[in-house]
Amino acid sequence: MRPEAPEGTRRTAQKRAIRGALEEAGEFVSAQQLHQRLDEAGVRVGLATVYRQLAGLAAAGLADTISVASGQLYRACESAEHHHHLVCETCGKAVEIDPPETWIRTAARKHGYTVTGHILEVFGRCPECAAA
Amino acid sequence: MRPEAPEGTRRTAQKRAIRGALEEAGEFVSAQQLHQRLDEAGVRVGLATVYRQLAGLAAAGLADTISVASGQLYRACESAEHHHHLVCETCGKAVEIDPPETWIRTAARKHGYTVTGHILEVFGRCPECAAA
DNA sequence: ATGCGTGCAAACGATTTGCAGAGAA
DNA sequence: TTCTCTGCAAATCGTTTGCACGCAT
Repeated sequence: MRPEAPEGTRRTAQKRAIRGALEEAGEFVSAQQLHQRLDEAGVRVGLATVYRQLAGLAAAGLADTISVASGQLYRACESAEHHHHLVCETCGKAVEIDPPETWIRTAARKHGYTVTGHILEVFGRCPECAAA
Repeated sequence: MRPEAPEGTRRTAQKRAIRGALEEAGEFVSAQQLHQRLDEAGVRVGLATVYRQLAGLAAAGLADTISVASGQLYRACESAEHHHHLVCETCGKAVEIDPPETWIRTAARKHGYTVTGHILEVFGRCPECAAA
């Protein structure tokens, strides 16, 4: 027997709502924040369902996820991979930068690791602050 | 009333033990792992104390901290230099990897930024855990 | 009709906090 | 002595899970 995992097949209003809300959010949001937004939008879904769907989307590669001290955050993964920022230590301004995906994958493969995530923060000084 | 925060001043065996264990660990460890290691080493300290000290070290900039799905991890912040790891999220094993210095500098220059520092950690699953 | 997906609430595990006692200053 | 730090246990908080029912198929 091969249970095979056809998993999420049924179309339900909740699934659409959750996925829609996640995409609409655009940025990283927690399961609870998403649940709250849905609630405010008049969509009544169980918090557990939000967690389950979010976990499913992440597992299916449809959502990116990162961990912060307060919990786990999710973001629709339709667009590019998750990005990082180059933060100015003086004025706080940050610009988006692309992660060295290739480099990361290469380094991981060299050690036989499967990459599941990474954190990257670069600090420095922006042009304006450097000039001042 | 101004409680003012004179903060940690007293020297206690626990503080030394915790900080020592953290430095000895070298890599990222959770409060619980650290507590367990101390216990195995015969050092009896309360778990709450470990959490409090770790939080204090992080706040004081003496420790780096990152968040993963299973919780928060700490690492002595002495080195902080060109020394990054590829961490297995399952067994915690980590291998050292070289940072994409060139990439970082290039990305920063593209935006006119002057780099002063960076943090990079890659998470994944090691060969053994991936096989299991 | 046949389950998968959901909602609710209890269960969980990590981290925090209240309080009284121990030890550093 | 004084007051910070520690220990223990209860309290939080985010997240997961057991169950029974409703709805998509």
